Amino acid sequence: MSSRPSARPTIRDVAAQAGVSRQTVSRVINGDPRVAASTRAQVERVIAEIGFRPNIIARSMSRGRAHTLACIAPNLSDYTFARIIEGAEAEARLHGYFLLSSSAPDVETFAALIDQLVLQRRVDGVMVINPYVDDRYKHLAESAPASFIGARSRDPRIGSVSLDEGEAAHIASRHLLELGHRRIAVIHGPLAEESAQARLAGCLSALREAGAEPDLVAGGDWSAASGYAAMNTLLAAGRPFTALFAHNDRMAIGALRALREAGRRTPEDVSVIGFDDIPFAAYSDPPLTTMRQNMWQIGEVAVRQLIQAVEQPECAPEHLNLHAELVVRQSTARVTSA
Amino acid sequence: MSSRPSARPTIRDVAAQAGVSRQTVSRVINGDPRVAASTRAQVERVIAEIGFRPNIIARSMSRGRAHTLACIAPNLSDYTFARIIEGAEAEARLHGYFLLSSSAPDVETFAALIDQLVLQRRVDGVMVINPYVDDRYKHLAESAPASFIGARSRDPRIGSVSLDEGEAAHIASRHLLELGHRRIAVIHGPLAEESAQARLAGCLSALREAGAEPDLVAGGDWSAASGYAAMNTLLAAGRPFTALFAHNDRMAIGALRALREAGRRTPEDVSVIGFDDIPFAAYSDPPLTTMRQNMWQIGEVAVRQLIQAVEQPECAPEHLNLHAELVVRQSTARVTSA
DNA sequence: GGGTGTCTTGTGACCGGTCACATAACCGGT
DNA sequence: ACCGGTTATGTGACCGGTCACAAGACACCC
Repeated sequence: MSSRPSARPTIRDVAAQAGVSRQTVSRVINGDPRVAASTRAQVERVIAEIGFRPNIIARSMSRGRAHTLACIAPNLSDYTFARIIEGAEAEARLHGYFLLSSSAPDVETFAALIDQLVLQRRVDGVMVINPYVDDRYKHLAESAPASFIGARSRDPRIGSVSLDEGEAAHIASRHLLELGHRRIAVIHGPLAEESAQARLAGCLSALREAGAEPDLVAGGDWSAASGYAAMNTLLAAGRPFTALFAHNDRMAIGALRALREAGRRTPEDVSVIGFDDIPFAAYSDPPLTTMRQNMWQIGEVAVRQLIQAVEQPECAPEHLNLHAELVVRQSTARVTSA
Repeated sequence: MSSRPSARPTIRDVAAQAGVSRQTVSRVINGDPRVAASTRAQVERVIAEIGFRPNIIARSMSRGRAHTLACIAPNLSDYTFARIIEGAEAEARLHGYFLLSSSAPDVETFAALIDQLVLQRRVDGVMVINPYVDDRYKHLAESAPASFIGARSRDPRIGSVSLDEGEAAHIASRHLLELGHRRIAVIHGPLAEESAQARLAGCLSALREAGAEPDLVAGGDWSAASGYAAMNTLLAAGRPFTALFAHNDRMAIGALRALREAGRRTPEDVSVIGFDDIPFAAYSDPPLTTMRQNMWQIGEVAVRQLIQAVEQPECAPEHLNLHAELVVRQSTARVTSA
């Protein structure tokens, strides 16, 4: 029938076979109600018969929308990021979008990605995890709808989703204080990141409120190795402490190992609380008390925001703050001696 | 100048401004050498001036290629999968492709994804992690170039990358045997998966070769919780063993916890070896001896294979087998008593 | 001067959908 | 019979690039 023998059938092939116009076929595949039931049945029969599937790229072309979103994270294998992406991907698909996730370890890569994804119109919008590390947010400009994750956006046109870090850090600190701890060590994340700053601020304010002096503070880079090193530094300082608040679980687990090696028992000698509730938190020795944040939900919400920004640009973007939840396991206990 | 005031400039706008034809602009942006140097300079000036960026979707449209690949995994947050995807994404970008990663927990989702991604031509090819769980491979048919990860493809037209699981399991088992262990328990993964089967086969053959009787075997679903449960089952069976080979690190870590709770010390009473070398393996208590597999590389190689299948369909697909490496930490030791 | 070759550039059609608009058919009301 | 309104369908242009092909300019050669 058609000129091309084995090529994929197009909307025109269907139209010819069914004896209708292209537009009618287009209406059928788009569920337009303005098609007679008999015509629709006929067209659907032909579609099934010749195995026609609409070409999404052509549709994107004429509709001027890629139906694809991007998520740019510093990397894709960190559990926190991976969960956010997983949630985002599921939610995007629910709304008929696809999600292209890319890792941008540095600003240069980030800028290149924005060019290829956004300026070259491969995606309709972009979600950025940790936009304020290394000034990457500057490369966004007015290029496309965006949504930030992990830091409240300073640009009024860009929505954001983040955890109420201050509140969460406050809750974690109060947990230790309520167990009677007063000499509390802290291992925080890189202060270039908003979330690290906010966690530290929330934590210090809680300690000060309770009259505890936060004089044992060390920093890490979120990795277990850095938590291990930070704990060794704290131990070497020689000042006594009965509890530790590590600002993520991986550093907490590294610290746990350093404590073990130094002969300090957890929680008998030192209580430890982490942050995130990664799957291994429940399997560390001892199982880790931590602040659970719902990463999946963060991804979900960010996608919804982004889709709104894409489809209803006139709507003012929102800034959402989610809440973390205390999960008490066995790494924290009431302080024993004074 | 142009009719649309603030719309994004197109190739025609550039052509008009530069006083050349569309085709010449097209040649410039594609680096075609058949353009006079002066013309090229002029066109490039206009491009920079009006901030023209080619629309990738339009290009995909006329070239009939999406310049995008997909990777479908059971989920996106498992460290193993996330690393594969991370490696694949980086390699894809190096070759001018983008990677769309999606999670398909079941066959129905998988089939729907194949329809949307492949049949509707959003991507040029698809990488499938664990294609032989629940018959998902059946939905691929001739639809598009594909490349399998984690299982050797049974379809001659499809390439694959996998670990030499048998060899790796053999090496791990021999490590325990060489330490003098004879009563070795095994916790394997779901036998619906090829890799689990192959690991178990390699492990059992090594044990038999050494005359050790593999009579303590339990199964898990790769999760730490399942490793914990499996170890409790093994302990409840009451038969003595001095070593455990858990077929991934997460189950090993779960088992470690069960052993600890049962008062068995690692490695003094029971040596434990895992598989994968996830980041936490180095921070478990004790640090876990394990088989390291290079997930990133697997993703990289799979993308290269896929791109070849897309660009040179006439080339015969390959089946690659990568090798795992033994990493000795502190969870395995020479057997103490007989 | 005419033929042949290379280099550079331009034209019209096309990829596979969708949009805006036109047209035809049918209904009831007066 | 005429009008307005609704429903069903078709037409040509268009999205923004690329392809195949044509054609002008110039040099070289006999």
